[in-house]
Amino acid sequence: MGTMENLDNFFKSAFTVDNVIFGFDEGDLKVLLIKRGEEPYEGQWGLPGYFVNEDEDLDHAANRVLEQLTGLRNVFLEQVATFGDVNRHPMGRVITVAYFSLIKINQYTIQPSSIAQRAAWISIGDLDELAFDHAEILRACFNRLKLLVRNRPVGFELLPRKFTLTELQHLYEAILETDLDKRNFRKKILSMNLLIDLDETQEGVAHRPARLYKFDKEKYDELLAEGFSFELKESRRKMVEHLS
Amino acid sequence: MGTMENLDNFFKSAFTVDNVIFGFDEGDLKVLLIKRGEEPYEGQWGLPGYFVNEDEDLDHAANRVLEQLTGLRNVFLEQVATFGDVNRHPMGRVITVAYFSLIKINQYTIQPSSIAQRAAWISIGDLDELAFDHAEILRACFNRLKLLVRNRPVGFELLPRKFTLTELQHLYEAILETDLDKRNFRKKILSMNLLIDLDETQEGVAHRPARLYKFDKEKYDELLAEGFSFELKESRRKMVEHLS
DNA sequence: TAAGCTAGTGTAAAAATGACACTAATATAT
DNA sequence: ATATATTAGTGTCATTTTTACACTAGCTTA
Repeated sequence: MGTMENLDNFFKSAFTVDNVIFGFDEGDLKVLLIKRGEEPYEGQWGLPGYFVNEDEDLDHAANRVLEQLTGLRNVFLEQVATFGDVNRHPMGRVITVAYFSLIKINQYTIQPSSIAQRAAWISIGDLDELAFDHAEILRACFNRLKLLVRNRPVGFELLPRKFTLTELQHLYEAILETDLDKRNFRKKILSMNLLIDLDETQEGVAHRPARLYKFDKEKYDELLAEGFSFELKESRRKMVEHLS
Repeated sequence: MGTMENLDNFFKSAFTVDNVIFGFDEGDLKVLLIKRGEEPYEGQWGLPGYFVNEDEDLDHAANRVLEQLTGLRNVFLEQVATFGDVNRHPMGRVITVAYFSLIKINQYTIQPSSIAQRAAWISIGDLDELAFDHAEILRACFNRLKLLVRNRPVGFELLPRKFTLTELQHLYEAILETDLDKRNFRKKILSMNLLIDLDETQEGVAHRPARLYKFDKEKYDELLAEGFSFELKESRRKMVEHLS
């Protein structure tokens, strides 16, 4: 790897972080995208991202992108993969480290920065072409989220603090792209004892109001400490129960 | 992300790939490490890695490291994570993309390159301190391997083409760091119908010779195409069956 | 007070997992 | 040739987990 003297002799590349910011709203999994205001790919949708500074750790840069865009700090953020194909950027070699974050969409407030002005939440299902290799990056992050959601209770990061079991189920269905059986889902999720029943119900809905729950983080941390693994693996619901 | 003109204005960093090369031998999971011949960390063990060239994709660089060290091409290689803390390298900013590869250790032949001369297979269990943040990188790769081995039949990449069920079990035990029950393991692995019984047996062993199997790649590809998921999740064997 | 809508609940069959002990086949030593 | 040492190979039953499936409860609005 060379001696102390000659780091300068090696090729150096610009590098960025790109952040796939997931949110959940109206039963849909969404991503926060930016309509590009300049070349290359002007006018196309792309992932929010920035160049990384000289004195900045990668995670820090990813958090910076997130905060400038959403005003949010201390949210779930995970590195997924690095994309560095020689020709991925038309301006020259730019290597990018892809992150994804999960935010409670109701906490999102539009920021006054110029980039935030051009941001929009797009449903995962409505995605079209994206700038650069961002479609590939987004797919990688979505796949990672799918994997993660089965092994860690990260779903709660996407819901408001209080939520109903139906909302939780819809979230899992959106991420896993499948239908789940209501009774089996509830049985399973409740048997983990990670939800606290708040003894409150929804208000202002035109039907029987649902009970509200919150995630029991303390309990989860305890269980983690003693080597517990959150596992969710219900498979696709096979048939319609009742046709009337 | 800037306009066409100003890519030069952004900070640039050196990039390396580091490769955690796993092999399996004598019932032990091993990693190919290099005793460093120069500063920094001279004399310490570290991961094999190289700087990425200007006209080189990241995967290509990782494959190059592997080939120069082992003479092997077209082996299993997967990107795991990127490490870019500001101070991870004493010579300056060096961001490294970590890969791991799985090789059949019996195909490994020592190469005449200077780096290969200082290489050695070290058992996962015997690992001491490593140069840079390589211990952290190795741990990340090992964890990824653990995860992967439960969801994809990658174990076969580490075994010779023909293997016994006991060898396969020992491999899984080494990766998962647990003991498995012989009968249950065999039942499960055979029920997947991904092994071809070669109708041959071991030779030259001082005990009843075991049957040899090979992995049925064609069958696996078929199953994958129709949405099959390799799943292995036997948990730790609880008790000793018989003490005599 | 009826209609519309979502919440909430239990059971039984099937499948997967986990625990567990002895016989079979070979090489080597006596 | 016989005994010894060593690993291969095999089946069953109890328990747990998963799956399929349909109706009543409680609220709002017309």
